Amino acid sequence: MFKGAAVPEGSAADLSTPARIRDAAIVVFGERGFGVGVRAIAQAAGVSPGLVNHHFGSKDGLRQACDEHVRATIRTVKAEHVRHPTPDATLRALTEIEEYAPYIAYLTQSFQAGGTLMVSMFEQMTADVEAYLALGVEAGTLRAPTDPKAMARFMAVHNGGGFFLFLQLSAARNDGPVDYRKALREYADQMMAPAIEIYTHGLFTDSTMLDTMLAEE
Amino acid sequence: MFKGAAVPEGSAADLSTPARIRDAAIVVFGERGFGVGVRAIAQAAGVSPGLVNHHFGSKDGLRQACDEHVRATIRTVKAEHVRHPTPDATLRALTEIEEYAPYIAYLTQSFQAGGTLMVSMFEQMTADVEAYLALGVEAGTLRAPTDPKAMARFMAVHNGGGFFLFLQLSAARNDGPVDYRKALREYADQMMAPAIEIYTHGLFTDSTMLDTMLAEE
DNA sequence: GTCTATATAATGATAGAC
DNA sequence: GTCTATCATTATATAGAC
Repeated sequence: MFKGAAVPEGSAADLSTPARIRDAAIVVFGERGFGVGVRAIAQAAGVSPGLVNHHFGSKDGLRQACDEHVRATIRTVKAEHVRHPTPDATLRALTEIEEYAPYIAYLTQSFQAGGTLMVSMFEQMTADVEAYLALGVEAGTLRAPTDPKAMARFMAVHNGGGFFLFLQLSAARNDGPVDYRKALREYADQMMAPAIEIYTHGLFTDSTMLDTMLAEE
Repeated sequence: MFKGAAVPEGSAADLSTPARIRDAAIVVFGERGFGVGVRAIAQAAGVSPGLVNHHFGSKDGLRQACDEHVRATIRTVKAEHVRHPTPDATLRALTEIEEYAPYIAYLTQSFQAGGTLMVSMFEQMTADVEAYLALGVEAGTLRAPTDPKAMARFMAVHNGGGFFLFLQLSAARNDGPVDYRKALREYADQMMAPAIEIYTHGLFTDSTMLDTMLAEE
């Protein structure tokens, strides 16, 4: 029924050849970046290099198919695993579920390379944060931001950018493929405490900065 | 003869050929990423492709020379233009001074590609934030963080990652080279207000999250 | 559908003339 | 120092056999 959202792991035999190639491409692109050759992808998929272009037309067509599939997978993960909106709920769900590790790797590469997937992911994150803020304000746990949309953009940019920078730093320090679940755990260990501190009390001792800013409007 | 990419002012006449090649490489790498060929750099420098490798040994040697020069430039900018430590003072100085625009572009590419320059830049940013926090606490304008080093890391990761993600989003939306001073202005326009709000009041209405966290220790 | 073989282009690097 | 010419490699993409 929902074959389109099937997971790659363990179902190599079940999928059509184009789908197997696409899934292999997501893994290889995620591990080695988009500069990797078609040959490496063909080898990972267990097919000949010519067959890749036969099914996807070109390397760019293959990448678009990968982008689209990752997008669809994220939608599925979000729908099935994210009950309460949190700024990073979708990302955490993706990272914590082992089978989705290739998608996090692919996403990280997409953020590094730039492109439409990065932009649409960011817009989705912004929308998620906005929903999270609205619910929190309604529930009384969050202070109402002066400009909810601007606050959502700020949080999406800084949390998203911070998370991916953290992953890049992890990748740069240990050479070799990144263990994303381990990296997420480290991110939580190191960043959660300062984040809660900031989001509870702020950092300034008084409100002169804020007052000045509001007075200028 | 070759007007493909502008080289920093005055360097064409004054500098030695290796320095001119290196400066051209910083511009071209910054505009088009590290996947660009040696030929494009040679053309931008107005020399033959063979001469590039004659002076730098290899493309990787050239990139290392660029990395080192950007590192040195950042040190200079910091020493000459940054009086008061701010989390983003060095970055702002680099961005605001027109002739340093290629360095911001190169840095952005380095952050995307990952590598030693990204790591050392991040470590410098972390140290800067830590100094900023210490001075602010001493002056009474900043609340003392529970763990100053952890707070500095958090702020460096999120401000740095957020800034570079913002630049990447700008680059992804308008195709073509990014106007970094314009992007910095947009970043300030969109992000300063929410940042001040967060850093003044936080976002949570009470301190249960923080209390829970502190109680767990 | 799938493969092997190949066309075409671009790459990093080098050799040798001047 | 600097250039031209060329090497060997690799890339994407395609053609044709099965």
